[in-house]
Amino acid sequence: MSSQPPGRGTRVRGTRQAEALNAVLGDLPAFSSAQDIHAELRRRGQRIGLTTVYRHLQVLAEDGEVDAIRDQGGETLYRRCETSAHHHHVTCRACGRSVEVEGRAVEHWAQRVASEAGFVDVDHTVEIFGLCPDCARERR
Amino acid sequence: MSSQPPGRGTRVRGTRQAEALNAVLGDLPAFSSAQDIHAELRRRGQRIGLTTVYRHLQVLAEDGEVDAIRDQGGETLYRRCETSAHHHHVTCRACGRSVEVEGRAVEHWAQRVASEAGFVDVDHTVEIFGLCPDCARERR
DNA sequence: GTAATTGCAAAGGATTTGCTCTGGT
DNA sequence: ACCAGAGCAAATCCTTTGCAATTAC
Repeated sequence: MSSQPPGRGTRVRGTRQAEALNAVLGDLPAFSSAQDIHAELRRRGQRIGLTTVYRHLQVLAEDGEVDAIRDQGGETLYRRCETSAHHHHVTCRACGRSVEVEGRAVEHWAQRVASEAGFVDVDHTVEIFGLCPDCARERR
Repeated sequence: MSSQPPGRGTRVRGTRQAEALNAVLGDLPAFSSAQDIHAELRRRGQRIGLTTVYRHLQVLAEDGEVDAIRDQGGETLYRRCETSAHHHHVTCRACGRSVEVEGRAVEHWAQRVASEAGFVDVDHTVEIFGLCPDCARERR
């Protein structure tokens, strides 16, 4: 038997690739696409396949260890977040940097309007985009 | 001179296809993909290419005449809405049917938290998903 | 007649899958 | 040795584009 019950957490065998991806995610302040992340890994001299990056990100997102959003072009962007609690983001449209915001208010609003319409099993997505202070400055 | 000033609206030359698409959009109560809409058009005996459907939907969405959202699979779904004013949707995850809801509250919230983070030129997306009464019943 | 519109076929681009190889334990 | 994980190449899927034929006005 193993030292860790296979319950729900121990899905990853500590491989070089997983660790490297983990490190990059820790460093990237902005929402980034799988391809960007892969490029960054290579830039750092890591040998890792794009497929592997996709597969890890998928699992991490499922487990809630990274957040995933879609940009307007349909690309999925990933980012490791500070809090594991439910939250939303204000993301810079130009550089991808994002700020986490808590939104009790929206959660309640969403739940309420959905219920009023007779919907159950309610879920929601809220994304806020804008120009961050730095990018706004550049544009002037 | 034409009966309509060409300002910004007169982009479409009344073609059979445009009219047919328009009719279908008027009938479809649910958010539907371009492909679904195309299928529906064919079902109605219309000869129309998928490309044309995509192109029209694109323009209509730009002009705000239809709303476009993305489902979890990355497909874009379209729907003609009752109100032209800014609003959000509670959409059934199972059948696509949706209810329009007004969300002064969220608009303000989004604007506020973004401003507090120093972001400008703020925009947001809010989508609520759930099971509509009918689909919820079926599942039991 | 002339320019906008159509639509097929092909291109694009992100993501996933098949299947074999590799490396950890 | 065994099995999860890696990764290349090929396959998918939605959507867009190139371009010649068609059609509205």
